[in-house]
Parts: sequence; C-alpha cells; structure tokens
Amino acid sequence: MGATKTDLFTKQQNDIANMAKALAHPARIAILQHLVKINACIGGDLVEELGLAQATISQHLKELKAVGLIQGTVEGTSICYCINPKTWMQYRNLFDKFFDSSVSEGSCC
Amino acid sequence: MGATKTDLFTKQQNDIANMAKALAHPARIAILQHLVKINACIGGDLVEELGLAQATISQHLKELKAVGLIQGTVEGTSICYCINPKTWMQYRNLFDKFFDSSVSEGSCC
DNA sequence: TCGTATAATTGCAATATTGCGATATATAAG
DNA sequence: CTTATATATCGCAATATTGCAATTATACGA
Repeated sequence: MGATKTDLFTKQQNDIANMAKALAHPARIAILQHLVKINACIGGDLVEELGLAQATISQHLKELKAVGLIQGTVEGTSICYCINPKTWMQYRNLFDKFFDSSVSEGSCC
Repeated sequence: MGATKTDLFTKQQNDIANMAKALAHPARIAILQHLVKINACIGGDLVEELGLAQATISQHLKELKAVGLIQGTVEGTSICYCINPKTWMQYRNLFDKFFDSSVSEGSCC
C-alpha cells in the first residue's frame, strides 16, 4: 500500500502518466525551457540559472535523461546537454492524441 | 528540505508542472479517458471499471476536480461526473504551447 | 603525477503521494 | 424516522519525491 498499482492499467495509460511525471516539477520544466531557448548545449550553467544545488540539478537531469527527453555528451570537463528531438516529438504526439479525444461542447453537467 | 521550491520558478512553470502532476497517475488518465469515451456522466461505475477501492477513486476524483479538469453535479443519490471542457482546452493549449517551442532539427550533441 | 574544474553518486532528512479500511455524510425511498 | 445506496473524509501504513552536504568519479592542464 503506497505504491502505484501499474498492473491495473494499460501500457498506454502508464506511458502517459510516466511522461506527465517527468514534467511534473517546475525545475524540470525550467531546464527544458532553457534548453529549448538557448539552442546551444550548456553544462552546469543550470546550477546558476535555477537556484538549486548542484546535486539537485544533477538529479533532475538524470530523470529527464531517464525518460529520454534530453541527452548529454561529454565535452571536455563539462557536459553538453540538449533536447532529444525524437523523444520530444513522441511526447508531443502522445499528449496531442490524448487531448484530441474530442470533448463534446455540450457538457452534460 | 523535501518540499518543492516553487518560489524559485515562474508562475507558468509551476502551472505546467501542476497540470502535469494531475496527469501523472495512470488511474487519473484512465478516469479521464473513460469520461471522454462515454460522454454521458457516470458515477461510481469507475470503482468497478478500475480495480481500485472506492476511497481511492474518490481521492483521485477529488484531485482532478481540484485542478478543474472534471466537474461533478449531484444526481439523486449518485454524482454525475464529466470533463470540464473549458479547463480541458486550457490544458491542451498550455501543453501545445510548451511543446511548440520549436526544437531545432539539427541536434547539437 | 598533482591540482583544478565539472558532474555524478551516496546517504540522509523532510515532505508528498498512494491506497485502503473504517467511518461520516447526503439523498431518496419506504 | 429508519433504511438503503452512493460518495466523501479520516487516519493510518507503505512508498516515492525533493533537496542538499559530502564524497566520489572524470577529464583536462601544468
């Protein structure tokens, strides 16, 4: 009791939920927006950009990397992070499809 | 230490994160999909539809209502739930805008 | 090799979420 | 008023997330 019962739901439902979970933190939203904005790859400028400790930023980067939203390549002593366009589009499509489920205008309540 | 530092981020970033958090559970995705599918309003059929206890379903419905994604009106002894089209569109637009941040094809990494 | 700079990992404390049994509340029927 | 049905709330236990200091890798230059 306390853990999500993923086995009760379809793969698609768990997928959407997991993607949403990856976006369910303002720091991760901020990181993604920053990466989209400055197209160039940056390393730990994020630590200064956001006001969080290096360990915390690293944690969030790890989670974003785990779901494939970003990728990082070693660039000397620092690391070059950027959006993974492929996964980005997958996310976009999944949410599009989810929200496209046409909601009838005539609300019944 | 342990609570999200919302004050470090913009309102928009917190908004997106909160919306994502509302979608960050397969049970809530399943509830929304079910409500979209059967346009009519249903009550606690959800308890049978998903395999969760009544108290748990009620909890999830409460969260969805809290963010405005669904609305419920009393219908005799049961309650009629349905999508709130207005908020639904707002969510859709926010995510659209977020993902529309054009990701340059030429990945730099 | 040694020191420096950057990022990842570890270990911990605080807080949040999930799930459910038990109980409370509300409405309709009798 | 009492009963039955449907939903909400409370209180608890289990698990997950967030944040950070301290430590540990890793890569580069002197």
